Amino acid sequence: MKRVPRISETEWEVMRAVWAGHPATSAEIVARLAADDPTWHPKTARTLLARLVEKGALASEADGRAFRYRPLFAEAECVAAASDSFLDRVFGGALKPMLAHFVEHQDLSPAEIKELEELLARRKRRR
Amino acid sequence: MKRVPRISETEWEVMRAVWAGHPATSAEIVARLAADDPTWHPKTARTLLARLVEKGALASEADGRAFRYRPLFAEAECVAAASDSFLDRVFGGALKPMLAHFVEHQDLSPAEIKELEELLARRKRRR
DNA sequence: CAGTCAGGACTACAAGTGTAGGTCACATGT
DNA sequence: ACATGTGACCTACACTTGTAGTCCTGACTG
Repeated sequence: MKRVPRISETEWEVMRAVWAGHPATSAEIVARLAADDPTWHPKTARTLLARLVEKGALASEADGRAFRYRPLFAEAECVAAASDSFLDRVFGGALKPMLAHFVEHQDLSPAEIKELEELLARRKRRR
Repeated sequence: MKRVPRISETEWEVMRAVWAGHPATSAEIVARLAADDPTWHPKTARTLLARLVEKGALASEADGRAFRYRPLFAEAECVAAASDSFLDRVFGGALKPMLAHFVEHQDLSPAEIKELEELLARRKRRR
């Protein structure tokens, strides 16, 4: 399995727009990005799409006048890679303090807490 | 409260070395970094220290021949800032999927699981 | 005192990032 | 067929990051 390329902050937004439904033309992707944040400039988005293709994160196939883009890595793979790097960088690799931080400092609804408890319980049973 | 400056990947290592005990001279910091990873070049470490001072992440006070460095932000503040940005970038701000990801994909000892369950329970009681 | 070494100040430099602008060709409306 | 607009392709450019090297000076060592 090829290594996930390094994806920068802004590129992540683009990747998420692609994962949201693919293959997608640049126009579609630009529209999704703008929907989320109107300050997105189409030129910027297209530049990033091109860079992501160069990096091997996306594939593009010509479709008449336009291109359609498709991710070359599943979101889950990229998430895992980014998570590892974050965990390492910020928490020195210590998982529990990290989870504790989020549980302590962010908002979780009671329903979400319940779900997490169930996840932990299942986790435990699985050894 | 001033905004936490943006701290890059490598700079995080330096910051953690400073948080590990301060004020600390550059020699001490260089030593801590090298202890963790012998490939650290002293020059590189000093450059990063200077950059962090420029960025306003560290303060330096002359102490005879050398400088002593001191963090201008608590580790917790920086951790919180980095965590927010990570959560946003990679999970689009969705906390629960993020926690679920880590619980699912990383190693947790039974003891750690227990601690997290307690945290969640306390969390719930606190409303 | 002369050589040596450590540390700060400045410099270097390529790759990666954020943020577009300009050009050119094809598709489309009139 | 002509004017327009849109997308691909190339170009730009300043800033950040990683990774040091050079130079100078004061301190320490014989």
